[in-house]
Amino acid sequence: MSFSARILDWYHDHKRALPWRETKNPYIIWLSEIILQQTRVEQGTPYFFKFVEEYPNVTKFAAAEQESILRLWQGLGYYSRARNMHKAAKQVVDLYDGIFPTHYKDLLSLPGVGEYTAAAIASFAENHAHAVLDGNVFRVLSRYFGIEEPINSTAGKKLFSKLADELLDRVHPGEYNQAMMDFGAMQCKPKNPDCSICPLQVDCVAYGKGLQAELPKKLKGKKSRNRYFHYFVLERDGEVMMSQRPEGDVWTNLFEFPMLETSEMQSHIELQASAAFRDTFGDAQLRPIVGMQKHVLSHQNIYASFYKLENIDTDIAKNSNWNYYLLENLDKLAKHKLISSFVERYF
DNA sequence: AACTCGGGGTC
DNA sequence: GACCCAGAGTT
Repeated sequence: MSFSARILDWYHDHKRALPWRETKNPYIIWLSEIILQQTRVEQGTPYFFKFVEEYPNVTKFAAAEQESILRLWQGLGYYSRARNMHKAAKQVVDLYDGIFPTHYKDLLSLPGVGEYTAAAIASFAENHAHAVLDGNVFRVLSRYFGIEEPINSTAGKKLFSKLADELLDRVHPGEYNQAMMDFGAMQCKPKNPDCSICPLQVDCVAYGKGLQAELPKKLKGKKSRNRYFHYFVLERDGEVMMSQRPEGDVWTNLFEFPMLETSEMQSHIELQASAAFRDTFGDAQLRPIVGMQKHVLSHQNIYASFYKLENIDTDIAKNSNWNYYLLENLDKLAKHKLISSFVERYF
């Protein structure tokens, strides 16, 4: 039996019932694919339902305020996905008359749609013959063929891409693509794959050599850097000061409290005496309310402290992009995890 | 080719 | 603590 026949056979018995598999609507498939980028199915599923309900078609998505989209995206991470989705939706309305494209090249031209997502939408919606290449497929191919070339090297990407295309079932591309991903997610798992009951066992190079734990190979990235964020809670009769993150850094456009960043750890005494603090807040009094907590991101460790600020100059907001918001309206603002969990606990 | 962009789960 | 997740965009 051929490779693809075995994969499809396995899929027939083990297929996951996922909500976005019940449609051929490319817009709905697009929603699910963007949400699931670098995101587990269990984490993304509730967001998928929220987005389908709030934006049932691409026209409504395009007409939405970006603030609303970001707010609905809150907590999912990689927020550029949400901003790119808004751009892509507008592009579909403007360039494709609101008809969501299904051809690979058209899909690739949409912001936030790369090779994986374009292949997924094209094959799932209309059975176009493009092989998907995600973390699952990399792992399955690397182990089955015993490929030691790192999956994130340039040579590796080329090699695996060619291989994936050669193996693609040209008669059932959509189903085959789904099957490969389910197989990687459920059977050929990163840790402790179930090789004893694997239909590919006899021909799997990694199994034969006992290399399952070594493959796939991956080039290691840079280590995380440490950053120290100091958040200031400025409250006045039912309102609190909020600020928006700048572009070019983590959490672009999301709301948070006014803050100062230091490159080293600092006590609240040192902070209060620092030039940076006095430049902005003058003689205001700093009172710690939540001690330093570590927030881990992909490429940085953020150590965040929260302080209450008292006796501040009433004109402090004049020269900045800060604004007071009613506490009851905080829920409407898109906030990153550090701030949303603080707001839940504190207010 | 290297870096950056989140948050959460698993081992 | 290290690695991974239905990756993509920028430099």
